[in-house]
Amino acid sequence: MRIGYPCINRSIGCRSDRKFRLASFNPERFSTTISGNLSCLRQILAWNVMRDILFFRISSDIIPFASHPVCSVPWQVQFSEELELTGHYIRESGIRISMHPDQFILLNSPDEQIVSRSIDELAYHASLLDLMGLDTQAKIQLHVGGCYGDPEGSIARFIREYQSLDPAIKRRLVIENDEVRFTAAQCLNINEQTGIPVLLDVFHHACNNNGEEVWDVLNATGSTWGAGDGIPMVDYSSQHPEKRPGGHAEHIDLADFQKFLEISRPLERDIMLEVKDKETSALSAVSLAKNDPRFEAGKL
DNA sequence: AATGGTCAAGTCAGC
DNA sequence: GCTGACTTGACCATT
Repeated sequence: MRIGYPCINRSIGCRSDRKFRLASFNPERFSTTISGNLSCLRQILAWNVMRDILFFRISSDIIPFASHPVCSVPWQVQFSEELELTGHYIRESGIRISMHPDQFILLNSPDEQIVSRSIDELAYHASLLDLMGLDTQAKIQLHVGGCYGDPEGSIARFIREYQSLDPAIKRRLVIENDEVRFTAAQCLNINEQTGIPVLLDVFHHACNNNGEEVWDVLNATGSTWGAGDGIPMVDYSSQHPEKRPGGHAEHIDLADFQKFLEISRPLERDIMLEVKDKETSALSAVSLAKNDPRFEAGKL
């Protein structure tokens, strides 16, 4: 069991998701930004390892505009050595990596242009992880997509598109339940037809479910992860008191997290904390989880 | 240096 | 029809 947080560390003072306006794109700006992002990523990972945070989500913006037609720079070549070195550090330190393409990436859109651009973006994510030399335990998590007024038809479109994806994408892709459209049960249904692993978002499941017990759905989704997929990942967060239902809290609710650790026994999960204060909550969660025999601490 | 409008991409709910 | 939320404020022209 590892604990992690997504994309941003607010304590260090650098960012690995710096970007710029499309209108400002030029090769120099592009390369300088990537250099800065990669350098910050290494700082964040080292900061995390020292604190037994061994799970991290890399921002999709680490290579800005990577899948955009404007991007003519061969960043895969230019940064291959640097990416390989970062990947080496990740492997040596026992860090688990995930990525989460944003809401524009839709494999099940009825608009084939949107699907085509989405596949390009997924290919970028997969190639980044490949260039770091990470095995198939490094995952790209995606929601099923839109409903378009016809959830069943939209699931069928997802399955069709998934089946024709490049194996380089397929071997890393996992689907995640969301808080309004597709439930964990529907994701499990897609798994039965495709074999794609299901990443459970525990909080979104609490918002959108068919009354299943948490342990049961944790167990069922976990069973969709094969040997090469690694320990099943879950997203964990809690309700923001003022925001709409489904809105992520500012800080981790430690009492609720403790309860989750108890409920989930004896299952092994890598836990991504989706809370606004990022590494601060991760540190609290780690200190709590250290009492749990499942917790995996750093080797350093 | 500070301000405020605007930013690659899509969907959907709520006004 | 427009705005805001989504995992998240930062960039940049103008003053």
